[in-house]
Amino acid sequence: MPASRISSRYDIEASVMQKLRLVKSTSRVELARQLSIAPSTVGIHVDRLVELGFLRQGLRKESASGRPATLVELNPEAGQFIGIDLDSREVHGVSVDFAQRVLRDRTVPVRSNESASNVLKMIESVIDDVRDQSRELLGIGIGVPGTVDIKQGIGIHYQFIRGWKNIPLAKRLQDRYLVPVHIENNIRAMALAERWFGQGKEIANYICLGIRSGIGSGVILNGELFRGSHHFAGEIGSWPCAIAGEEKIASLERVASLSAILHKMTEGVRAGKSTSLCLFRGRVTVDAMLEAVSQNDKFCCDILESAGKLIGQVIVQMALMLDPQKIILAGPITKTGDAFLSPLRKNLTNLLPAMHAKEPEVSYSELGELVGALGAAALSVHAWQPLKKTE
Amino acid sequence: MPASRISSRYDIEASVMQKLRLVKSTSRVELARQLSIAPSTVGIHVDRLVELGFLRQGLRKESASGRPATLVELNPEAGQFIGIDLDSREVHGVSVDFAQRVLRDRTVPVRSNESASNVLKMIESVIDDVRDQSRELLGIGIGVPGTVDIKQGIGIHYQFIRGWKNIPLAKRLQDRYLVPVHIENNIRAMALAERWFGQGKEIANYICLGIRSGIGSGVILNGELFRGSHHFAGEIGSWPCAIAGEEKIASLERVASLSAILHKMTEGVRAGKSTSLCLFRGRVTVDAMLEAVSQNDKFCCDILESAGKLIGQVIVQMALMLDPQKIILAGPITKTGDAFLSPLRKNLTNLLPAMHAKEPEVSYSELGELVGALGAAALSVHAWQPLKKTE
DNA sequence: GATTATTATTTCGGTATCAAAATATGTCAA
DNA sequence: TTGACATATTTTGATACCGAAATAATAATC
Repeated sequence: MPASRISSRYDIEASVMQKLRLVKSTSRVELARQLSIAPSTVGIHVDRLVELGFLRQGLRKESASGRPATLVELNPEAGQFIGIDLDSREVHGVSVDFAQRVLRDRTVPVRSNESASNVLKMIESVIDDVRDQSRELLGIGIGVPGTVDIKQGIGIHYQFIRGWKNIPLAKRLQDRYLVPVHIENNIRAMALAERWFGQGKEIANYICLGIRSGIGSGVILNGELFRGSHHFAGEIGSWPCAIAGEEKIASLERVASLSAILHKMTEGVRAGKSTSLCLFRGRVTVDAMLEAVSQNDKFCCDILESAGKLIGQVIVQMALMLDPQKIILAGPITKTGDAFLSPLRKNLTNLLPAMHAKEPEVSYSELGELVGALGAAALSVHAWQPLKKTE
Repeated sequence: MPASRISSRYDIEASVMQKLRLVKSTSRVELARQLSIAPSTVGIHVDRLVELGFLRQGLRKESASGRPATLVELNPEAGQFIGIDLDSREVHGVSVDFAQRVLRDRTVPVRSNESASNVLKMIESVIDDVRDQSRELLGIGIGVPGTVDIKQGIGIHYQFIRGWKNIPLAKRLQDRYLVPVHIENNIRAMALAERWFGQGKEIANYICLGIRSGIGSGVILNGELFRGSHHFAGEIGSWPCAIAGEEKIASLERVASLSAILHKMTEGVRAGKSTSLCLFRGRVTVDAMLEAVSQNDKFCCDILESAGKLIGQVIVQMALMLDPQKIILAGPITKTGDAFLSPLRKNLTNLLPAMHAKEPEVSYSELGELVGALGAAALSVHAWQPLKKTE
């Protein structure tokens, strides 16, 4: 009786590629074990993929005994992918080779109140910049803020870019570069980046929580990005928060997003609170905040503490709902270190009953500013198939 | 080139059975379409299952044109399954035939402060009662309150039954009845019941919210029960709720569970509030509450309204997180009708921003008191395989 | 009543995968 | 040096599933 089969030939080859992206290099037998496929079958496909140039055979692995394994790995030269991360303030771009190592990256600031059509041109210019002409371009992925229609490849709406409404992003870039273009909400792209390169590598269930101008999250369940029934899963910006002692129910974004925090600090400075914070063009900037935090400024740390506590509470709620192993925080606020993280963790431990939940690990993303762009690139890598037969 | 294969032979037969449980009866061709399998393949397996006695061929379907389909359906006589729903107050049991129609059911009250070992004996007695001696017993499913270890088949802990700690439920029943025994948390069992018999039949993502002594939920994502990393997903009883205007953060269960509501009513009556509610043995009972609601008692309705509003807010949070199509409410509180449901829905609409979410439908479960037991039975049906080859 | 159209089911040859056996390639110990 | 062992890979034969063609069973049409 045969064991369970994964799927058709092309799915097997896709899963071989996928596994190799995670583990760098292995033997055929090990692949067979990991994918629950017969070694003979793996052999057939690996041979074919080597012949097509997508894989290459490495050195033999030294082993204690027995015939040494022939290691196979991705062939970096097989092509490149490009990922773009779009934001109201910056466009990040990266190109990665076929083994998903970064080739080039570029970041371009977006002027405030820039129009959608100019932003589009900037995206194209960033793509042209990071593209490596010596390698074949295989795909482009774009992480877009706000709501998106991933099937149609349309940016539906984003309030912080003027005129960003129903932008047929995928079609436009597809026509220009003649390769598959995939788009996704940018927080979800970050969650995917963690899956491929970061802390989500070995974890089946986690939530990537992005705190920037707004607040959003990417939810990975059973190792897959979960999008929900209408692609709204994880859009927690308007999460209702009853603040203890206050009458009205506020939305999470209005209380704990980066902009809300900076706004509160700005108001405090203007009201003459005792603080080392200073204004730049009438506002507290991220850098000013970080500077004040590094000096242990009490006013500043208090605000971060209350935001951290609130996020901690929200994480408790998420944890009760989904029982994830980990929560990964992303965004500039991660640079504030413990000023934000320790009150968050403290409140998490406080509110989560040990009897009905296991406390998820909470950590900052370590992928840096390129998270989103890397995730977008991963998106197109993920979608790429070894061979689409033209029939 | 072959299209995608689902899996091994036994998986195909299992999925044929599964489909037939949902659609009652269809043709081979229709099965092939629904399961994305070649008609020839379906034929082979259906023939085999008919031969084994698990399926039977029904009448021919009248059709507008073409050869009429030969309908196949489950053979109800092929065996029976038993489901038990356990609670601090009652033990429900049902037996269902192979087509999952109820054969018999029985409900036995549990005395308060009953010991775990007596409850176990009651379970066995209920099983003996509902069992149909003329059919082969194929499996038993148990819905257990509190935390469970579904792999080991152990009831880990439940506070409302004395001594309910690390009960090796599955092993004990397996030894006695010599059939596979599966256990699951009882709210999850309800969610499965909705999937099989109720409003979750055609819906991929929904949450079944059980409001009884405590509050828990069963989460169905992509058509499958989601359990989380440590089997705690959906255990939302201790969901932190900041009540607007109050200083302390309370747990959901302490504010909006059935026991919390009855407790609040009892206190009101004792404090001499103007109400038609009456005490029974010093407490407001469920029946007393229902009676008062039917008379539109203001004090009573106000309490239900505030509980409903709070649950509404929690549903908003769930909806933002998971984007489900539906929320199904279960438990005695569903008998209060609009007194609970309309404030809930109103708050839901109020708090959920149209831009970032689609409002899930909210409804009461229609499966009655047997939900849990039916779900437990469904659990064992689900786990049952057409043929476990003895090799 | 015969023919055509239409849909369901079965037959049949091809192929992807499996399991098991055979082969390859190393280490280790005598 | 040689044989014993261990593990990786390939070969080989069996089989589950597919797709296409053949066959079956009905209604509609002439």
